[in-house]
Amino acid sequence: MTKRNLTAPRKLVYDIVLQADDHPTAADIIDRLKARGQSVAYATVYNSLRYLTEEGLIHELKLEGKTSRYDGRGEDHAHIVCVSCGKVDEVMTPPPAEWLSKVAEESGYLLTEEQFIFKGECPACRISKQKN
Amino acid sequence: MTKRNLTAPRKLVYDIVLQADDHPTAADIIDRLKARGQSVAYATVYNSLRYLTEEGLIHELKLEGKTSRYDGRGEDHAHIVCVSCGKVDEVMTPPPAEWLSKVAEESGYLLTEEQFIFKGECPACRISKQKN
DNA sequence: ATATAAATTTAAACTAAATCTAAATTTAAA
DNA sequence: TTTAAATTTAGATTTAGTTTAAATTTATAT
Repeated sequence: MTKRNLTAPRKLVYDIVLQADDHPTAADIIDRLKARGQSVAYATVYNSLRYLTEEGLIHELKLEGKTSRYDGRGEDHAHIVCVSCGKVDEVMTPPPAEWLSKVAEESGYLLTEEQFIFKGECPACRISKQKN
Repeated sequence: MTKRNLTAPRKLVYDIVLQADDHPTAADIIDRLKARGQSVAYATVYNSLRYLTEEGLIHELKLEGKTSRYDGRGEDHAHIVCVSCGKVDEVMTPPPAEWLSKVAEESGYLLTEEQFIFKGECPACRISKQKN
């Protein structure tokens, strides 16, 4: 039968995402693998990212631009993007459970995942804008 | 000087998005314009969608796949995507204001926009899965 | 009204991200 | 150990969206 597995190349990709303190794109991951002297084919990186996302080991983020970013942080959490400098921060305050259950009830869906993206101006950009 | 404007082609694109009861992609919009016999260049549709999004007249949704979808509904609202059939529904129960202000406080950001995407299994898919 | 300068539209070329293909390799488990 | 399925690979291909440069339209100052 054979089972889908966390194979060696997938593990290499997973490690890069886990160790990143940003939200790397596929291209970023390829660069970082190369910098470590680890050889993983282009298509395999994409395959691995899809696998890891489907397994729930990492999360795919669709923020600005057309390229997906990836997040290896364990706890589910929201993100906040600065519309001015593009910085992405984690949001650790979780959404009220009561809202989630209300949404589940309203929609009739069995909820499996949430992706919350806030946009706004980060503290640094707010300050630098005041100066101008 | 000249001002950015809701020009004729932009209005045509806007009308398509406003009248859609789904969440059309750029390609969908081009098809619907063509079906109406309205000629708008490919690049102009993209230009128009960017313009309309920046003006806040419509909203860009990044759901499954690599193509953006657009939503012309006036009130800001969350979306819920069925992971099984791909259907996209509107979520009308708004997030508690208290959560939003807590996020603003935590992050120090000046919030301008929120994009909330729920994923799960829609009622129809839940039922059809029970049968199997 | 008219001239002028800036913005917008257009068609076509181009770019970049991601997927597909088919052959080679690895892996699981019979 | 064999066999079938899964995975990897390199390269070709697809696709969404952007860029380019010329033509057109538009806003507004005269």
